[in-house]
Amino acid sequence: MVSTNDVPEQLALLRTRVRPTKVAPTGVAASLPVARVAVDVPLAHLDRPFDYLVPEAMDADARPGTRVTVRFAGRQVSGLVLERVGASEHEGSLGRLARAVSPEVVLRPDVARLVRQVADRCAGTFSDVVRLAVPPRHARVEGREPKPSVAGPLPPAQPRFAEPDGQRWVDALAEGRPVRAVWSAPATADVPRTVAASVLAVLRRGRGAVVCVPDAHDVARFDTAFTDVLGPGQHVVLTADLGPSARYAAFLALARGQVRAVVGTRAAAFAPVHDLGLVAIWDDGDDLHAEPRAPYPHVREVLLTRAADAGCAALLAAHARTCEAQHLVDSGWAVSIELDATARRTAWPRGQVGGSDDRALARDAAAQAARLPVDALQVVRAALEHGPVLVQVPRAGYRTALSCQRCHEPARCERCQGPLGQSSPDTAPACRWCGTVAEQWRCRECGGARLRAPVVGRGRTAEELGRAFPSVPVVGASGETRTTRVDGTPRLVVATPGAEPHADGGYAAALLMDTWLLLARPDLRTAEESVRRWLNASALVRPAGEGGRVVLVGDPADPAIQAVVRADPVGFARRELADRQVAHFPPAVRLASIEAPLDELLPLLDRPWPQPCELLGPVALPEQRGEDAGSRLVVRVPRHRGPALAAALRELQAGRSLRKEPTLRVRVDPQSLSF
DNA sequence: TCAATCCGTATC
DNA sequence: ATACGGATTGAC
Repeated sequence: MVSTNDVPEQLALLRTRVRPTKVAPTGVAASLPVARVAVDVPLAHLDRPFDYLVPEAMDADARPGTRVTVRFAGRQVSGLVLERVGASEHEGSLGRLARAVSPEVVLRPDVARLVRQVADRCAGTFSDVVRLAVPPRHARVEGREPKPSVAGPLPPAQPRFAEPDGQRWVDALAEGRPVRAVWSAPATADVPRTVAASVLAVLRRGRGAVVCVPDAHDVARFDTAFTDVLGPGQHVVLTADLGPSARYAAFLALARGQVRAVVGTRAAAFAPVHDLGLVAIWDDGDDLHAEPRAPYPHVREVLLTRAADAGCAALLAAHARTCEAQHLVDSGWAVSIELDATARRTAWPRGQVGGSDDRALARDAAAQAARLPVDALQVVRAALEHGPVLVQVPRAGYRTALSCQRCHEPARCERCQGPLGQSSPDTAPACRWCGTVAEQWRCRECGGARLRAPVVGRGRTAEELGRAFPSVPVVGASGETRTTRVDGTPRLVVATPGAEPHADGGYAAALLMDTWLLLARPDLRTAEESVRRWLNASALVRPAGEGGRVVLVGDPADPAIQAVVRADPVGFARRELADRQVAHFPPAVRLASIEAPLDELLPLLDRPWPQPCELLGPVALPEQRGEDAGSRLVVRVPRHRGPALAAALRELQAGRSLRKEPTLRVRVDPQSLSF
């Protein structure tokens, strides 16, 4: 009904009596006088185009894809022209466009289609999704003379993939075939340059490419590699943190067809690239790819939708492999590019599990100081002879709750019963909810007065390792204080997942601490996410042939830990996907989470959901800072019923919006689902 | 009898 | 949302 060029609608249009829409007082455009406009209103029941007459004076500017303002329900709202048609199907009289804001085409028809498809899939509205696709206008940038292009001729294609399957894939790209691949990149791969080589193959055929990476740090790496491989001026960078003017300039360069390739974060997934030939995503398991604003689309799903619609090539590259990526391989939609077990042993550092002999801990003073298993400590000690060592710890302050030294009961705030934590060694323990400092704490269970930290943040680990290795410099890196590179001299680099600096020549070893803490998170993706973080850290270490080692401190029998020791992301993804099939979780099924106060959820149990369907809950969500966080209802249907579920959810939201009830927080196949 | 107010409905 | 219309209510 809303898609811009579907055939039944065209026929319906022919059937409608084409009445020369009541001749307006002053002239309307002679040809295609009706503009179908997507108006910027957030109401779910108004999520469809509205028709307006195009005044003659706006005929040239108000083309499909341009910004306009219109009078809607009595007020001025901004909108985007979806298409121009000869006549309206609307029974009543039409209003006229109030203003053609700019002749710039900011919403190409293919992107408009994509926005609609994404909104449909996520049970959201066009106006919510189009905000992600079209950045705010910056008139100064629009008026500015475009920078003269510095782009030279494209260099010849470069072989890049080490894997034979990978080279076959990029050769097929170079022939212009819409091939799709999931690549499990080994530690030895130069990922940015390999992706750049794929983009080059596509650009050489005169087509465009969209590449999405999780964060600004990755954007910088890929940007450098793209300039190296493609030459200057062949691509733009597009991220939200460029600032309004630079972001709009990059967006316009693509929209005007001056540049055909883009690398960026979430903001780039909808980029207006002409003649799209390739979409690519790096590390699709990173939760930064999940949009935090309604309707919470995931970059991977946006790009896959785009690839299907454009009939173009697609690449999902990552060290680890998500269940969703493995599902694409199993269903035959994409080919897998991976190394066999023998090749992996040389392409990744050698992995082992530390901590198997805890009794040795008591005898080694240094190990005791660092609270580290002896075998792990020995690997670190030996590796420090040859270069820097990466120590990965769970996020600083992450779940750092204190407990009673004697009985291990979690320590609670005397005032509000919140968990006690300690952000640095010199600050007093305080409540994580209300901030009350615990001056004279006593355990409520056993009366003990001493606190222990079962979880150790980055700060404390750095301090303890410094004591264990007094002669070696210790540097820290976390999200806020980000070091991007360290040189190849021996040092300890303590970092949280995702914030690990790259080391020149690679780390001699990585020590992955407190693995049980990551694995203890009560979430759907706990194991997958743990493997992803550990493999990403391992990828920064020299391969086994150059002496690279990875030590995980944890349970050797855990499949997630084994997957990292064997550097086997594909085997792990297969196993995890099989588990999800058994447990009925995405991507084996389609699932929606609905969050609201309990009394809003209860009536939903009686709704006519698409069958077959399973309702889970509602269950109360864990309270946040002592406040009630409402409840959650989960609706689960077979995968092929996904569209019906999304349609039912949109209808639900439309009805609520019509009755002026608040919209529910609905997420389709949410990135994270705690239980 | 008229205005103030409430509710329902459409928004092109 | 916001604007409008029709029904409803209450005061003169």
